[in-house]
Amino acid sequence: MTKKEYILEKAESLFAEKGFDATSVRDIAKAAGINIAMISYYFGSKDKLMEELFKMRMNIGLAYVKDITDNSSLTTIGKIERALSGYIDRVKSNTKFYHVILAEQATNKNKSVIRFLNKSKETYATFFEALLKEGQQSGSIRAGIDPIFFMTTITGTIMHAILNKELYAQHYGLKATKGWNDDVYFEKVKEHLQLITKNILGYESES
Amino acid sequence: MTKKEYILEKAESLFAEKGFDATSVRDIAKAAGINIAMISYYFGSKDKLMEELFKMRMNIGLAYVKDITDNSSLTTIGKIERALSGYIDRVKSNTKFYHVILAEQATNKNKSVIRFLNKSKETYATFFEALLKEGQQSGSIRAGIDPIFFMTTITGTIMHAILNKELYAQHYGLKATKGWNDDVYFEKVKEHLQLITKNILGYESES
Amino acid sequence: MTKKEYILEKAESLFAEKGFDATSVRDIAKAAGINIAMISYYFGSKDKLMEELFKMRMNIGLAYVKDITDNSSLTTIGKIERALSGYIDRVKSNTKFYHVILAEQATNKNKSVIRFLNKSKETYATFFEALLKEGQQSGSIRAGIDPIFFMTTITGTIMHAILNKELYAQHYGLKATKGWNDDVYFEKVKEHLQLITKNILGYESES
Amino acid sequence: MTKKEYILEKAESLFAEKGFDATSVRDIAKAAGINIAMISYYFGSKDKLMEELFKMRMNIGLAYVKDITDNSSLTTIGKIERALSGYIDRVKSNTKFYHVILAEQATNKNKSVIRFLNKSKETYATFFEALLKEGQQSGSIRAGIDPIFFMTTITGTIMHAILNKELYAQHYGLKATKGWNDDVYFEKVKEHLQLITKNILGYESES
DNA sequence: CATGAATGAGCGTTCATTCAT
DNA sequence: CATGAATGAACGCTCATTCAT
Repeated sequence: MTKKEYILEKAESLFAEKGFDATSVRDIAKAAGINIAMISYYFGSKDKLMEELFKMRMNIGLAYVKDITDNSSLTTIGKIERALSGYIDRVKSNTKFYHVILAEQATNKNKSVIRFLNKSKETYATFFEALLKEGQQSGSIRAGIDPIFFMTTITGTIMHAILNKELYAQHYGLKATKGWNDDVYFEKVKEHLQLITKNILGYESES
Repeated sequence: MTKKEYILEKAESLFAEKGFDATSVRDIAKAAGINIAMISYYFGSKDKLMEELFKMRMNIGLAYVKDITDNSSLTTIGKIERALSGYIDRVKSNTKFYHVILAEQATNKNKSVIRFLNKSKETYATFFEALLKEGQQSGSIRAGIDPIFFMTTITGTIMHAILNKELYAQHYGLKATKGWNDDVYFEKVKEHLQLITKNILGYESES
Repeated sequence: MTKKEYILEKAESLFAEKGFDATSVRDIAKAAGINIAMISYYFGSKDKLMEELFKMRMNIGLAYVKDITDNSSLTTIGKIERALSGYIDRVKSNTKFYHVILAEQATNKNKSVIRFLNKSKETYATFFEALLKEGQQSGSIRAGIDPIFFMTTITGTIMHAILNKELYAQHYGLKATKGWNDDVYFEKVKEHLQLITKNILGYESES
Repeated sequence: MTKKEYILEKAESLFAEKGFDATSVRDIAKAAGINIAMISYYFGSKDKLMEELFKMRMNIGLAYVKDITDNSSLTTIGKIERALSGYIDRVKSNTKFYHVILAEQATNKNKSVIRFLNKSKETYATFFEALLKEGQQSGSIRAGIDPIFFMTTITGTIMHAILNKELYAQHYGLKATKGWNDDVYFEKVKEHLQLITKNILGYESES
């Protein structure tokens, strides 16, 4: 891992914990064990650091859906299931970053990041639109589902699953339970997501 | 409308646009056409202003679900449909505030607000849990759906519908279309939500 | 007691506790149970309030020394002893105010108060100068003591006795002792002052 | 002199002139010719700046009395005279700081400073107590003088000599006199102090 | 007389960024 | 590459005072 990546990871943690505005470059510098001036040196500005963080993390997701699109051996449903499963896996291993994404969208401040995010969203929208059209034409999934809204439900569920993690554990009294951790939680989220996807799109799982 | 409410509305707009941290009390004072000192005078502090905003807006939603719970003339499905419909209506007429809620959860900073929000969430969780159990026992809805995850999907869909409003219009080329506005959009969101709810819970609508 | 005097007393307490600058007119208004605007109404300004407080309290001391000067039945030493005894008694019953005097001299801010204080000091200086000259000429007290420095020692001792009250109790372990209070302390201060006065001026007490 | 010391000296002057509260960090920054942010940079806060000023100046005095205590070649009276002479010399060359000390005690606000001051006072109290006991046992000084009150008189005289400097010059018409300055004044204060000490403690000077 | 609302200036502090070394 | 010093702007907040009622 390069020094830049190391700084980005430390910044990511702080952004997830306290939000972008509430995280000072001093905080980041201290967390990364470097001098404040180096942030400007490496990234130019705090905003640009955020942009680099986004580009680093989001490209993984974009590459993932491209792989699925290019994979001709999968059925439509197989593609959908793989996309969702991969999405959750990325959220599970990068929860902090997805927290930051959510905050960035909600606070709507760094224009460059917002632009990048919207472009990514459009890629996902096109991806889901193609898949749903494909499935609906072949009759493997139910008609009448808007792909953008479908995506909204999927993304919204996953993002809010991050926000409701504490609520879930609290409500079911799992906090002190042995073996309870984020991985277990996100496995449950994945099951829920697969269940509602089947119900919404009206198919039976292949796996 | 009292002056306090007026200030709260102006603050709400700014929080929705730029986020809490990025909105200065000077911004709020300027937007409301008052002296900065009046913010402290009326609310005590910027944080307390946010708390008042939350209490003002959220109590409406909490009262709404209480009314549904107390209404014995409704079936389980009727209750669920009314809850969702009311939820969307509130989001439609207070989009800015729900934007702020999302940002607050994501940035996780004002502890008093977070505490209030968690308490509200728990109320909603209990509400949905009771409804789903009732429906599952009477056989009117499908078994196997976790109430918290169901709520997560509903809330996540609505919240992300706010974030994806531009994407939707952009993707379908509706931005310049005559008659396209937020009300139309949220009507479509409502339809989507009713559709997926039926599919997820496995019932046919009564209406 | 008039309302103005009541306000002055409350202000005096606060000034003694926290200092003039650190006491806000809001504090004073709250302590006196009146509206903030009334401070301006009654006194014109915070500074003028302070001036009125000074005039009210200091005139008592100035009248006291005038009485002594005018009293032809007292010997020089009798006059000195009466002046010191009266001084301590006033400090004992108005400790808070003398604390304020000290702070005002030390911080040196309110020019009007400083001017008034200097005028008062000059009165005391003239008083002591006359007494010492009288005593030195009649041979009842030792020569070679500068009256201003004598006054400095007397005033300095009393003022610092206020500041060292806690130290005294702490050092001798009197804090928890039953019967220990400010009156007892100032009686001891008075004894000390009478003792050093005799030693400094070289006379034997008449009483 | 380091930059920190330079800032401390400028701050000291302002504190002496106007008091701590009435001196803004902007005042200090302007006086020292630096940006206001540098105050926080160097000291952390305005309060901490004051604490550093106290530690810098007071340690000199504490070291001085320790030297005297450790010096076995001096008689009791020699120690007392040296202590007083050193005290005045320090006040003479650091009048501003002693002005600040007085104001701090009188306004009683910066708790950290007050704590430090009380600790110092206790050290001086113990020092004088030991000296007086030593002298009273050997018979070189008169019995019946309370060490804390003795210290109160010494300190009070010196401190009030600072406050009465103008009065003295004014009263004796020395202001315009050639050769009149603070050094001359404090020499007179020293003589007065030596005189009253001899009278109070009942000894004849050795020098 | 008395109130609550309002004002404008100033407070101590922290920010992202830049400069000189 | 890296540092610590420095900058100017902005932050949330509180101040003494005044105004309209």
